[in-house]
Amino acid sequence: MIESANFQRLIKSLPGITKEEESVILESFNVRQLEPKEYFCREGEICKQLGYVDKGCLSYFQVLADGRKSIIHFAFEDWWTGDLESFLTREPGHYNWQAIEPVELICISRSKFDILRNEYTAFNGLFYRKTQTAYIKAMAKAAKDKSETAEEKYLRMLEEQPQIIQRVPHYDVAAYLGIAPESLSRIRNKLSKEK
Amino acid sequence: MIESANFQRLIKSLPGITKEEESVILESFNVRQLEPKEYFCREGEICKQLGYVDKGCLSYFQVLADGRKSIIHFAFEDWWTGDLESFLTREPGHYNWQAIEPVELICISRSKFDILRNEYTAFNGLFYRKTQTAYIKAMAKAAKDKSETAEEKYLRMLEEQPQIIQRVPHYDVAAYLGIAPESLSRIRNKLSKEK
DNA sequence: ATAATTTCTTAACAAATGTCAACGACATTT
DNA sequence: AAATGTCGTTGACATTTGTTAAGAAATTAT
Repeated sequence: MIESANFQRLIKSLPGITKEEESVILESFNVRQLEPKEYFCREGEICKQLGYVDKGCLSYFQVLADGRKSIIHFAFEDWWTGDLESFLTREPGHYNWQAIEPVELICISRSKFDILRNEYTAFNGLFYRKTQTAYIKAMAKAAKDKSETAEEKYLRMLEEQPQIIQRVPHYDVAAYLGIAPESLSRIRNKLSKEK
Repeated sequence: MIESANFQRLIKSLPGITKEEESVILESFNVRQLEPKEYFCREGEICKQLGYVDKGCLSYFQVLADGRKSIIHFAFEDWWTGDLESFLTREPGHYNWQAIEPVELICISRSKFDILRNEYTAFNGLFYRKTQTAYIKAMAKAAKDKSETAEEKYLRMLEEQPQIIQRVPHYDVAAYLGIAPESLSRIRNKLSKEK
């Protein structure tokens, strides 16, 4: 049985959910631990699970033609992980999820996921709302990313997700901002002198 | 009654749909025409309709703090338009949809949209699949945008959406690529000499 | 057709960012 | 403790992109 207080609270909060449904849902998930650098899923493989982050953080990235990483985002506590496209299509995916810190994930397989989605409206709704919100946020982020300098992107990151710079190595932060690690150093250096 | 062949085909293609459902759905939509530069929806206002593009093209953009446009994408035939967040929350939105060419939209109001979603599983499914696909594509685009030079972004745009450079003014193309119009000119000039 | 306006291009220069190389701080291994 | 490797920083330099200004080209209005 899942012990995570955050996850239990999330399931309890689903609109119109009964005690029984709640426990069926909780029993459909299993816990998985990852060491730093370990992968939750890899490009080229079929993503067989979705995972709720109970502890730790991970990076979500693609390896581009020239070999460099492009980090799409980081997941901390209370985020969901997994390659949605691959998970839904059951075809090999194009993305990687890799642990940065030691991670505890609360996972569900595709078959159990389908059962919950078909039988529990509330669970289905949770999933769709997540996708919808994620899409809306992704649009907003894309609009800003497009017309900001590296420094502006860095400052916005500090404001919106202060935990990133605390918990993620700087070369990954640079790959997330889409700049060279040296540029990140320069920006940080400049900002520290301005203060 | 909606005359658009494309739209009718889209509705007909919904899985498990009956003749009656089909006509109820078609009757829930109405046609709206826009002149170039006319807005379908504006930031600060509540987006009251979603629209299917039957003819023409529009830009989807945000006006940033410094007054410049950041174009998120363009919609051509067979795309959907509207500020999803505002439409769903019924709160003032942050985005604009503006016609570039003369446009014919096939529109639905929120109240009729809700009815269709509640009563027709197939319609509901259409909407969710669209959101899901859009989200997955947005992630893929964000990953590439992040680590490409202006020239690479331009070349990818030519490959993936050749109609953009044909139908959209160059200053809007530049706002879409996140570069200055002068940089776009330079890139085009350079590429034309290389060939 | 002419004038007015908008859009696109070009050039010169400034600013931002990437690249390459070197170095020091820190942690891990031996 | 020494050796090794990783990570973050710094500096010099090259490249890319933004900015400003001007003018050409295309479009629209008169």
